[in-house]
Amino acid sequence: MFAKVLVAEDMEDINKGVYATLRELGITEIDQVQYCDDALLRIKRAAYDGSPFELLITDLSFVADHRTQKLSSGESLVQELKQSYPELKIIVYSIDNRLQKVRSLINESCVNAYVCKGRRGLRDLSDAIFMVYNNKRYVSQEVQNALRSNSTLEVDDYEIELLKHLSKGLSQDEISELFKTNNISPSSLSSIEKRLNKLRIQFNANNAIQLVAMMKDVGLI
Amino acid sequence: MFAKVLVAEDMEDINKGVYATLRELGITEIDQVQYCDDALLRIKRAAYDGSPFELLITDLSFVADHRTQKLSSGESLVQELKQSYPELKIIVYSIDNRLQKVRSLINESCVNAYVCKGRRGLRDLSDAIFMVYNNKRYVSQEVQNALRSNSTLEVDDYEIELLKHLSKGLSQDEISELFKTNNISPSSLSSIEKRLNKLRIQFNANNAIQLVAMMKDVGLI
DNA sequence: GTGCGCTTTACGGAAAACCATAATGAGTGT
DNA sequence: ACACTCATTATGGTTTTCCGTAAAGCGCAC
Repeated sequence: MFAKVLVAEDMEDINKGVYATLRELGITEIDQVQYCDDALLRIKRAAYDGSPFELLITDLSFVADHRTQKLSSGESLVQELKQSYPELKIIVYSIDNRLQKVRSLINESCVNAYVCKGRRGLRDLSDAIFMVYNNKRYVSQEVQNALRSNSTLEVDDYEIELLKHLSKGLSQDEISELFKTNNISPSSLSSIEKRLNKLRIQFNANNAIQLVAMMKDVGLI
Repeated sequence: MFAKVLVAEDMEDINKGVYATLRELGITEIDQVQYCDDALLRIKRAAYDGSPFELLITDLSFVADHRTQKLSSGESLVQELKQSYPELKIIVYSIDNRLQKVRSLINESCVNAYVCKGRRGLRDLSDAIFMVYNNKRYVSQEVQNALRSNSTLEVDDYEIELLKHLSKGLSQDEISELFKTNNISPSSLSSIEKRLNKLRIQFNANNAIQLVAMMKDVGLI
C-alpha cells in the first residue's frame, strides 16, 4: 500500500474523514494542506528531500480567503503536478459531477481516479486507492458516463465562459468585443447569438434570462 | 453539555468530521442519519421513548438517490421539527451561504445556529454548540450580514414575484398580462419596466439578466 | 373645491436581443 | 481541382428591453 500520501482539501471536516479512511487502510504518513499552493510546495519539498509523495488526494474547489494564492483550483494544481511529477498518482475527490470537467481531468490531465463526494464518498475513495495502487484507473459510478459516449447534453468551457459573462451583465455585443481582444474564438456577435440560441433550444429556455437562471440552479455558473 | 445529539448529513466523510468534533466536546450519545426522513423518524421515536434528542445538527442539501424521500431538504426537515418539537435545538451546518436563505432559517424557522462549512467549519461548529447550549444564537462570520437588516431586505413580495416570473422565461409583456388577469397591481408594462429599473439601480445591475443572476446568488428567488 | 405628493399608466425613441437566411472560409474525401 | 460538410461571420428584419418624459389617477391637507 502507499506509504506517503498528501491530502489537499480546504474543508477540515472532510479532511478528517479522508484521514480516518487512510488510517484504516494502514497508511501512516499522511500530510494535509488546505491550500493549493501549500500542496505544490509540500510536494516539491518532499521530492527535493528524496522522499517524494506517492499519492495526492485533492479537491477541485478551494474557496478564496484572505491568503492570496497562485493556484486557485484543484485543476491548475493537477495540471502543474502532472507535468512536473508524472510519477505522482493523483486522485481527485470532488462534489463536482459535471461530466465535461471529469472527462478533461481524466483524458487530458491524466488523473488516476475521480471520486465523487457523497453518501458513498469514502467507500468509493477507499476502492479508488486500492485500484490506483494497482495501477488501475477508478471513476465513481455517478460520472462513469463521462468516459463513455460524449453525451451532447453537455456544456463546454466556451459556453460556460459565455454564460458567466452574461450573468455579470455584459451585453452580447460587449462579450463579442471581449472575446475579440482576448483572441477567443468564435467572437462574432452572430456566433454568440447562435451559440446562445443553441443552448436555449437545448435547455428549453425562452430567453437568456431563463437560461442563466437555469445554469445558476444547476450550479454550472 | 448536550448528552444526546443527532447528526443529519448525507456525506459520510463530513459525518466523520462532525462526529469527531462532538466526541472532543465530550458528547457520547451521537446518532447519525444520511436522509431527512430518517432524521424525522429517529427524533419522533426518541421523543416517544421518553429520551428525546437535545440537539440536531443538519445539512441543507441532501442529494436524491434511489430511496424516495418525503422530506427532500434540510429546510423542510427544520420546518417540520420546529413545529412539532420546539424545545429541540437545531444547528444548520451547510456550505450554502446565500443570505436570504440564512435569514429565513434564522428568523422564520428559528434555528439556533447557522454554521458555514469551510476551512474553519468544525471550529465554528464547536463554538456554535457551546453557544447554543447556553441558549445563545450563533452565525458564522461569512453570513453575519444576513442578520443585519440591509439592502436585500428591501425587496418586497411583489418584486420577488416579478423576478421569479422573469427567471422562468416570461417576457415583461407576458408578466403584465399575467398580472392583469390575476388582479395584481401594478400590472402595466410601464410599471413593470419601472420596477425593474428601480431594482437594477438598487443592486447596480446592468440588465435584467444580471439582476436575476444576483437574486439567485442571494437566494431571493 | 384646489394644490401637492405619490403611484400608476402611456408613449416614443434608442439599444439590445431575437430570428431567419445568406455568404465566407477551413477542412475532408474523391 | 472539385464537391461536400461544418463552423464562423455577415446582414436585415422583428420583437423585446431599456430609458426618458409626460399624462392620468388617487389620497390627503388645507
